[in-house]
Amino acid sequence: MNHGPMDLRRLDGQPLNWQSPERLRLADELGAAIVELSMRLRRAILPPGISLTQAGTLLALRDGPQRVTGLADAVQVTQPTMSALVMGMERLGWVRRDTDGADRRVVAVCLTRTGEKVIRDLEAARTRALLAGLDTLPALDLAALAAAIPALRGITQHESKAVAS
Amino acid sequence: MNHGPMDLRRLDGQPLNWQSPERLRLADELGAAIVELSMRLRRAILPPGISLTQAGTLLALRDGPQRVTGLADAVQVTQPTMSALVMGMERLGWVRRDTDGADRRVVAVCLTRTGEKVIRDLEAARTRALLAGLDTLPALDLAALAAAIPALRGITQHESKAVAS
DNA sequence: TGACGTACATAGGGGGACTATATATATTGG
DNA sequence: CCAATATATATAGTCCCCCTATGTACGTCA
Repeated sequence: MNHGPMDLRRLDGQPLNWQSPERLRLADELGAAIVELSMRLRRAILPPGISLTQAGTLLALRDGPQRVTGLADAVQVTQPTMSALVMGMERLGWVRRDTDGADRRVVAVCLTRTGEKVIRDLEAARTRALLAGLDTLPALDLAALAAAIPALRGITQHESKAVAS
Repeated sequence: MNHGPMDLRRLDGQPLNWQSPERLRLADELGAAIVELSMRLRRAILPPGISLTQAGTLLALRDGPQRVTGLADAVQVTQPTMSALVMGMERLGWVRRDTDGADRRVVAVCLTRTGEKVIRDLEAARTRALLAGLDTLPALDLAALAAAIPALRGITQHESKAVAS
């Protein structure tokens, strides 16, 4: 339960020795696998005409309206990039730009029905592409993947906290 | 998001149906996790000044020289894109363009020492970024990730076969 | 009220990726 | 053997994404 950065000290009480050598090797192999997956699945996952950043922005809007700067942080692009992106997606009819009543500088970006449908298509394509990839895997591998999902989510949660702080 | 029903205990020699419901759910959640990972780690993993396509091309060259068309297929870009990419990387000193003796149309793209160093830096940055992400995970999650690595590789292997055939 | 800070937009430029097409080199049928 | 075709790569032209630097409108505070 230590939160120190890059702390490689001993994990007391654990039956496995997950310190530097194994940890390093895990990071190495996992990194290779994730990069390979990203590169190979990028085109299969994204429907034509939707960029990765557009997809990320739409997904960031699922939980409710966001201002432009917040979206830029969430998707990890600069604010001008997000401004242009939002304007483009407004032109496509995927989002609406409402003005906040209290502060007239901010624009509240929110999904339209069309945008929600784009998200559904996006997720459907993603699932379809991955189902094809899972097709040849034995049940043991599928179980291993299922068991690893919380850990995979945990990696990104740490990342978002690190970026936010 | 608990995935209790997908755990390992049901799989000893059982014809557990990894058919529609569980399979679909696995693809869905795994897809979400992978997309999230891709988006969040893209900037952390790639050293500044190296694009994802450049990285993929370098990695594809690790196993030996390749012709331009082969690289384009491996990295999943068009041939003109790969031509420009290779010329750019030649200008950077990362690759060399040798002419095949037998067929003077083809160029054999191969890594230079500099290119090999770029790959090492790339992998080091990747591992470093991931190590930071693994930092807060409990040993159980680390074990789950380690166990899932062959399966993760299996997904992409299927993809590459599907593309090739 | 005027100076400063914040939220977003605009301007300009570089790079990546595509389609269509050109060029140079094999390969093949008559 | 030569013209037609096929193959490997390069060039041209365009669009989108993303960046930095800067501008504009609005809020905040002394």
